[in-house]
Amino acid sequence: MSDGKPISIAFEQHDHNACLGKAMQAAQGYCEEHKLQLTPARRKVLELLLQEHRALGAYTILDLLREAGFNSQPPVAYRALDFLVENGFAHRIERLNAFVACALPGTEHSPAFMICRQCETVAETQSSESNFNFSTTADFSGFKIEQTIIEAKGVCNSCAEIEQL
Amino acid sequence: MSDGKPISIAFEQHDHNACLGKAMQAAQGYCEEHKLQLTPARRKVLELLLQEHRALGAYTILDLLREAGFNSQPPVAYRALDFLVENGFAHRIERLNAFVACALPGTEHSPAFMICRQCETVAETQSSESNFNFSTTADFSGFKIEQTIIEAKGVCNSCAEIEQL
DNA sequence: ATTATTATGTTATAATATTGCAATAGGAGA
DNA sequence: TCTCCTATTGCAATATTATAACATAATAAT
Repeated sequence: MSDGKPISIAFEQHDHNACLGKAMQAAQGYCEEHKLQLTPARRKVLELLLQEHRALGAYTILDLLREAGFNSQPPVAYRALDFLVENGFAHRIERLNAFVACALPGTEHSPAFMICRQCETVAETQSSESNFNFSTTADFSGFKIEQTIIEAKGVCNSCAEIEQL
Repeated sequence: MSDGKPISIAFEQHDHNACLGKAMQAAQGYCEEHKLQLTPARRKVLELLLQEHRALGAYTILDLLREAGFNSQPPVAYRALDFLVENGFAHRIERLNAFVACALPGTEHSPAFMICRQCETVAETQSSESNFNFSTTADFSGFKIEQTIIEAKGVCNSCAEIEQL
């Protein structure tokens, strides 16, 4: 379960340009270190995701790629997204069929997401499996957990305030 | 967080006919009590889901409906599934885009699922939100959780054994 | 009986995702 | 450098999942 503050600052004000630049640098470095090819399409998709603290659908990304002069067939987006997800730069948000940049790239972690149903902002937090009873094999001796998806739908403060009116 | 044994007996041997019959009876009763119409299509879809401890996709259900002599256009399946999910007789498994019968119908609960990646059996367990840190507002003062999806992918014992070979 | 509500029939189409194969680029070893 | 091998991209087609829109029918409420 979550053990602390959300990792993501999605619901807070922050210097987003710095936020993006730092993340791209980190991705760059990680790829060099791990001999991964951060090709133009992959880099662009990561940038697009980092520009938002929201999940973007594959076809939204595809449109943005097209605007940026990339080839615009679906596999372009899906392949880039697969790469980003496999290598921990992004997560798939199942309940939205959409993708969000990872808030903790390069780290083994078990993420949990908070999704505002109003503004669709997605914040990532940690659900450290270690102290998460759900994974204690005692509970379900018949099953071995490999990966857990935790997605919470709700409203963020700003949207909640607006709804009060 | 899970607080006990899995509700579902999906990974265990059991008298499945009894299991199904009881559930249908309960659904029947619940609908009468709550003035819900358990129409033929809805009833049939619930039966189909109860016959499996696996999640079924909408189009699989549609095929089965057709075999059973029902109208086979997509809305038939989706409408029935919507009804069953809204009224707590079934759950949607996001990571599979599929549906599974609820193991605790008629009860307010916050389910968690264990999905075998091999045999696709789905077992439901409880993640009682009350003692689930994830929902303590202290952790993320910027968000109010309304509904949480927890889906664990893994392998069940029988499949794990087969993999050992 | 009349009306309102809820459910179904039907057609079409939207949104999401994958397959398969050909072409090309990047990296590793001779 | 050249060649081979693998990873990536281009491209066309198509599969899968889901919804919209509107007409008709069944049921419930008055």
